[in-house]
Amino acid sequence: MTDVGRLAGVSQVTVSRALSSPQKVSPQTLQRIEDAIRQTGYVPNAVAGALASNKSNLVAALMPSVTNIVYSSMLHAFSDIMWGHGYQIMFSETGFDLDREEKAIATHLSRRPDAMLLTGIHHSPGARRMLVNTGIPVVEVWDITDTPIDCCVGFSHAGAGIAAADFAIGAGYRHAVTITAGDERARRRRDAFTTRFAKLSQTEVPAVDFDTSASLGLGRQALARVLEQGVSPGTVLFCSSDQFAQGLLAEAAARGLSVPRDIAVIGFGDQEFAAYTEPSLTSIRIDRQILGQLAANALVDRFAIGTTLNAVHDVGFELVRRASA
Amino acid sequence: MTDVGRLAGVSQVTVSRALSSPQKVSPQTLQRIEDAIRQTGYVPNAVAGALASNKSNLVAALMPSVTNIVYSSMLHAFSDIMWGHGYQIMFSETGFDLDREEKAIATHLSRRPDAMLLTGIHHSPGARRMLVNTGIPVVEVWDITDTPIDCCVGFSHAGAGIAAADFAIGAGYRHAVTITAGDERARRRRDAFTTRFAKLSQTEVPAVDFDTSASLGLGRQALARVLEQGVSPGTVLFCSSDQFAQGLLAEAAARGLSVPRDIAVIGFGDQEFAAYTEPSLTSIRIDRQILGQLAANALVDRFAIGTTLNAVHDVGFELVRRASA
DNA sequence: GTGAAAGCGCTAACAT
DNA sequence: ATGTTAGCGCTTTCAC
Repeated sequence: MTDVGRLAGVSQVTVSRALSSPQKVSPQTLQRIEDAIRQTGYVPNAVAGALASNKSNLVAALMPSVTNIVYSSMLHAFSDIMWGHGYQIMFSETGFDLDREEKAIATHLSRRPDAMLLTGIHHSPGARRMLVNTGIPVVEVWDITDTPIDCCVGFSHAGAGIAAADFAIGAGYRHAVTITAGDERARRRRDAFTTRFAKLSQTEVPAVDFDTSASLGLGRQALARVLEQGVSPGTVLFCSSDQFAQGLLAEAAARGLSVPRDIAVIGFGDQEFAAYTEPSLTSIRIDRQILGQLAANALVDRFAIGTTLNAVHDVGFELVRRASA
Repeated sequence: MTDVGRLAGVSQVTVSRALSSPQKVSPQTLQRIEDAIRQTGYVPNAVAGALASNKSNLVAALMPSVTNIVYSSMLHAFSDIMWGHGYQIMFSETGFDLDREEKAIATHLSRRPDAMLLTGIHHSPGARRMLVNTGIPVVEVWDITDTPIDCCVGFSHAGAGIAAADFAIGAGYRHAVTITAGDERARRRRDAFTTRFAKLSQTEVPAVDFDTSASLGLGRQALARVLEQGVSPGTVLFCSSDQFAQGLLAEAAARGLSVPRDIAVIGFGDQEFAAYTEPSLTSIRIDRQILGQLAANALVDRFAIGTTLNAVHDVGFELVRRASA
């Protein structure tokens, strides 16, 4: 920057101003500085800038997994808007593990991000403490609570489970089994579903639980397990993910079972393929695009006016009925 | 850090040392410093550290899209390894747009990353210049070239197109149509396929091209377009993505067409669902996990020994034959 | 094993 | 509209 200034015949500060607030520099000077920048191939050092101004224009985004479309589409929408406002994204995967999340938070905080996006509302005490101490804007997504660290944008997982149970009962199913991945939020949906369905149907609701992420292959295994235990005809399977549901459908087809006659299937996430499976998949839809955008906007508002209007934003969900249940 | 030092009765430098090279500090002092850190809730400032040491422990990763599993799984593998080596990831989406990529590169370079991952081997002249000027390690992934900026890990897209054509001819197909998304690498696969297939079959290979990303819905549209133009029985459709292929399959089922008898389908990417579609999908598989890992390792080697052994790493691909072709 | 001094490349505050 | 000065919180270098 000093070099650029020398070449343009001005001081280093003027170069700094030319870059950050060009209107404060006379047009001629600005021109000479721009030329000098081009000649020298000067690349600003945002690290020094961040240190001096105590503003990094960096936002940290933590999520369980990028390979899951459910999170990556949120990240996409979020980063798109943040980028538009001049922020860059540092990201880490936390894999449904609070300890890993705490470590990631600590590391990210050392970079002095201007804000942080966290997936979920449950965090280790240490994580919460660090976040509260630094006082940066934090948005928790994909869930809601009355006591967010700062603000949150999501939906009620218990609500989704209840909605699925009510739908299933309304559709005439009197038996159910849950298929659940190793994810705390999925378990909360399962529990709400099970409680509600059991109450309304007066039957037990067996559970098939995995302690890893959902996948097509596990979905196939799940059906095998369900059939081993024996199912009444007209049982509905409530899955914690469309991945499971797709696997279930594939396995049912392979075994010559008719869906939804022999077994009915409800997915979660309403992924693009849900409309195109055979039979098409009944699922719970969350607008991830909107969710990511609202999360970004919450932070941007927070930067601008110092506080968010609505600390808790429920984006809701929608049960999309198709052919599988 | 000064505060911590005061509390521990040592100078600020000693605290710095205790953090970066504990073995250079006496055990007692270390203990007192650790206590002081805990008491004060001190969080290191990596921004200042990066400025002073000219080492950011930050790696930039640019890719067209995170919502595409093909890229996100690479990112996952890459960031996993980099994180294990103490690096954090700054990421941006570039959306198959070289101008956007150039802007993103410039912005990222201002953060002084220690290395950069780029998707693809084609970049704007400006982007290339900046990268060469800074001289940081750069790994280009998902493609190969004899003239990488620094090093690259990928496979030959032309090779994949040729392999698909050879396979189709070998399987007895004498007519083909290509379905291609708005992606330069997809077009290169298409062109190689078309040239080879046309030569071997002595027929024309019509193209259905889109200028956006592949999706299931577009795949359905693609079949409609293909059928409008009229296809000979036993035509094989070479898709630039499994998404297209899945859409094609869905549309074929909806129209009562038999796959592969009426039309055959070859996908690209071998996504998890490829084995479970009806009929199961013949596709081209790339080991994205390995690809991401090799990219990370190339950078880590570069940090350690200053140069990579193999600047160009061809991870290859595998045509996985299933029922659709 | 520990400390003092210098400086990384910027921005902020104040002066002109 | 431009320059001067100070300093952000570390690491590096050199002393002791």
